[in-house]
Order: sequence, then C-alpha cells, then structure tokens
Amino acid sequence: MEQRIFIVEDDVDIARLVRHHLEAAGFVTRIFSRIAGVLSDAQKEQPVLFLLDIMVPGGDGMELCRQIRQSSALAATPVIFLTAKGAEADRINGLELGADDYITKPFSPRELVARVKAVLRRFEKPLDKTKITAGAIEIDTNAMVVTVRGEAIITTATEFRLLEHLARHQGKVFTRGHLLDAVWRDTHFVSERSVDVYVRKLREKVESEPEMPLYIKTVRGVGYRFEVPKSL
Amino acid sequence: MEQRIFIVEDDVDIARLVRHHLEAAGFVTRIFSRIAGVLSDAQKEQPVLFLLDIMVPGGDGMELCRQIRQSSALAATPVIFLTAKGAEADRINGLELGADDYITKPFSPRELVARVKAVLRRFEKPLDKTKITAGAIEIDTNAMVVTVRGEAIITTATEFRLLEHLARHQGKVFTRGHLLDAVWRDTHFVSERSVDVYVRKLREKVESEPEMPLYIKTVRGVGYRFEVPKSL
DNA sequence: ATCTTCTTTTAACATTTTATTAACGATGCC
DNA sequence: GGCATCGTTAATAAAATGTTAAAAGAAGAT
Repeated sequence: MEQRIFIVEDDVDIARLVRHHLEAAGFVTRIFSRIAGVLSDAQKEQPVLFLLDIMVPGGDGMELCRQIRQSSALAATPVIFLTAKGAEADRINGLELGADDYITKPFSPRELVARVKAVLRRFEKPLDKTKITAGAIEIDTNAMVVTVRGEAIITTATEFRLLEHLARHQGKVFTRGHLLDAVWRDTHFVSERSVDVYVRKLREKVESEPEMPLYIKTVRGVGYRFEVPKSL
Repeated sequence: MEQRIFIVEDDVDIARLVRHHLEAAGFVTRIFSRIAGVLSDAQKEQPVLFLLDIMVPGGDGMELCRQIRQSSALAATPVIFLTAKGAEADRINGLELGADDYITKPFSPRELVARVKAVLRRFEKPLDKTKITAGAIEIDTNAMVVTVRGEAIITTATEFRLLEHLARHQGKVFTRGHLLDAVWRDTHFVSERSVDVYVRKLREKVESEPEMPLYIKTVRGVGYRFEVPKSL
C-alpha cells in the first residue's frame, strides 16, 4: 500500500533529509518548496499526511493548514508542523492551528519517523460497525466475516473490501476504474483486469453457480453490479 | 462501543479543533457554547467525559462541575477543565471541585488526546467487568490472573493487557496500529511488528496448539481477532 | 549504588499467502 | 466473421506474517 506524504519546506537540505528518512521508512514523498500548487496537487494525489514548515515563502504554513482543513477532500488528512525551536514553537503549541502534531527542528530521524507513524496510526479509520445483508449473503464489517447461506466463507482482505463495496452500493454499476479507486490501496500500477480476477474469486466463494452468477452481474462494456436475486 | 464526549466551550474555533482531534481519536463529540442544556442533555446521552472551559458564559464551569457531581446519574462521569494559562488558582479550585484533570491552554493535540484517554482509563477500569470468560479462557482483570483450561498461566503486564483487550472485544478485528494505541503505554517508538511477537507469546501460553490457534486468529492484511472456538 | 533477572523491542530470516499479470479461450455484438 | 470485451487459469512477484534469538531497557534484590 503506497503512502504518499507531502513535504512543504523551502530549505532544500532539510527537505531532502526528511524525504530520505521517510522513504527509508517506506513512504513515497513529494517536496514542495512553496505553497503554490500544494492544495490542487493534494486533491489529485490524496497524500496521507502533510509535513509543513511554518515559514514557507509565498504564504505561511498555518494559512495552508487552515485551507486544508476547509477542503472537504482533505479535511481528514493529518498535518504535522515543522518548526524552529523557541518562540515559534510556542505559537505552534497553541490550539489555534489545527495541526495534529508538531516537530521542532532540529529533530532526530528516528523521532521524525516515529511521529509520522504515530499520527497516521491515530488517524487510521476505525473499522465500520455495520452488518450488510443482501439476499443470502451477510457481511460483518466489524469481525470481517462473510456468511453465505449460513456458512462462513473465508476471504482475503481485498476480496472482502471489494465485496463490501459492491454490496454496500447494491444495484449500482461500477466501472473497473471506479472499483480500483474505491477498493485498491494504490491504483497507479494496477491493471483493470485485476478486477476481473477478483470478481471471479468472489463468484467462486459467493455464488452457488459461479458461471451463472446471481449476485455479481457483469454489465458488458461498463463494469459490474451487485444485486439481490429477485427470487429472494 | 461509542464514546461520547461533551465539550463545553464558547470559543468556536477552539471547540471545533478540540472536536476535530477527539473525533480523529475515535470519539463522538457534542459541543455546547453555553451551560444551558448541558445537564439535561447529559442525562439522556450519557457522555463518558466532560471537557469544560472554566470561563463559559451563562454561569461558570466550576458551577457546572458541581452540579454534575451532585447528579446521581452523572456523578461518576469524569470532568476535565480547560483553563487559560497562568490561572493557577483555577487549577486548585478545579481539582478541589471534583475535576479529574485540567488542561491549560495552549495545549497540543497530542496532549489533549492523551489526557482524555488517561482519565478514561482511570475511570473505566473499576467499572468494567472484572472477569472475562471466553471458551476455556478466564481473565480476572482485578487479580490479573489468566486461567486456561483450569490452569493458571503467568503473563507479563503487556501480554495481559493485550489478551484482555482482545478478549474484551472478542469477534472484532483490530489492526496492529489500533492494538498499539489501545494496549501499549507509549506507542511512539514501537514498531508494529512488536504486536506479532506478543501474539506469538500469547498463543504459546493460551493455545493448545500455537501453530493452529483457535482463539487468536490472524486476519491477513488487516490484523488480529480474538474469537471463541465454535466447538466450545 | 551494582548486579541480576525479567521484560520489551528489534532485526533477521523463513514461510506462507496474496496480488498481479499475461496468455489464451469464450462470448457477445455489429 | 471479425472485433472488442470478458472469463479463466496458472505462474511469478510481492507482501504479510511466523519465528527465533539477541540486544536494549526496566524492575527488583542485595
């Protein structure tokens, strides 16, 4: 699962250093040396976290943070401030900012990575606490268990997410592209044919006759649709 | 289990930010900008905690705290005061009045969430069931003793907390991150793989066949789930 | 304090499972 | 028929987890 972090920092040396440690920890990073463009790119690339230097040219970090919080697509994305030690740090301490954590320079690589991971952990969405029922299929998102005609079936995490998404929006047709976006973690290098393979796997586990699927229908030229068989 | 927190704070910006961080931490919040209505709504909604600004219009926070303590339905609900910096006197009064903690502004998000969780921990324990039974496993949280198939087993403190947390929420899947947050004291420098090691240790002590665990199941791609074997 | 012992954490390697693609067959549609 | 789309399978690459042991850190005892 690719996790992209946006680093907004004008000091090239610091930015590179931060990038180096975050990438060593498995993150993908993007560096911005000015504020311009950060928001619009973030809408597209959906970073999991922002690391903002408070003193970036072309505006300031706090202002950017406020804008992030006001953008519905990004409001739930955590923000960590990078700040120089001293007086600046005091302002950060204030709640008026909306950052989720702050790191004062100089900082140790270990601490940087630890803080980033800790914040991401806190932001992990709690699993939904719902039961979805569709015909003879029951999906318990809390326990991550699927029951078909009373029997529990075993699914992989991706199969589960795909089934959940289809069943949650039953009746609606999704293109393969939409399913990739909704279900897969990183869609960049994944071919749309993967969806076909997963649909096949789900049909094998969920349908009594995979070749004549009752639940997961294909809509030729478009994609797939989950529906509840009329006979039920 | 949904945990609702009442925020009583007239400064809208602060209230929103507090809400943002608490909700990110998984709590449900309600904001009151005045004291009127807090008590009566609390009777109905049973919040698990109050966050009171000492200086709210329409009365004051201390008075509200006193009323909470006098209401039999709410007397056991913890209260945390939000106070302006340097108001030393307020702290003392607040604690004397029955507040369980106080946070001085400005404060960091991490501190806020940490304090709230700490207070809840303190309050929840005695109220919780002291004995958890799951299949052939018995956990006495009071005595900190675990019994498996009639035999007492010895666990370390961390093992115990992990087992307790899993067993208390049996059937639910937890990510390693959530387990770290819930079970470990300081999560900052701890890798998620530590969870795996502890699961292994618990399986060795709890399962009759650690390689084919019946209680502590792994949910690949997600985390772990505690369940009671069907045969029991 | 110092030493000892127990606990916690990480790091490394082994193992298992899952994700992805590519190739080819089947099917529907004009 | 011919073209595009979908189904199916199996091989391979990639990722997640299991497992162990050793290092680092805490807690207790002397």
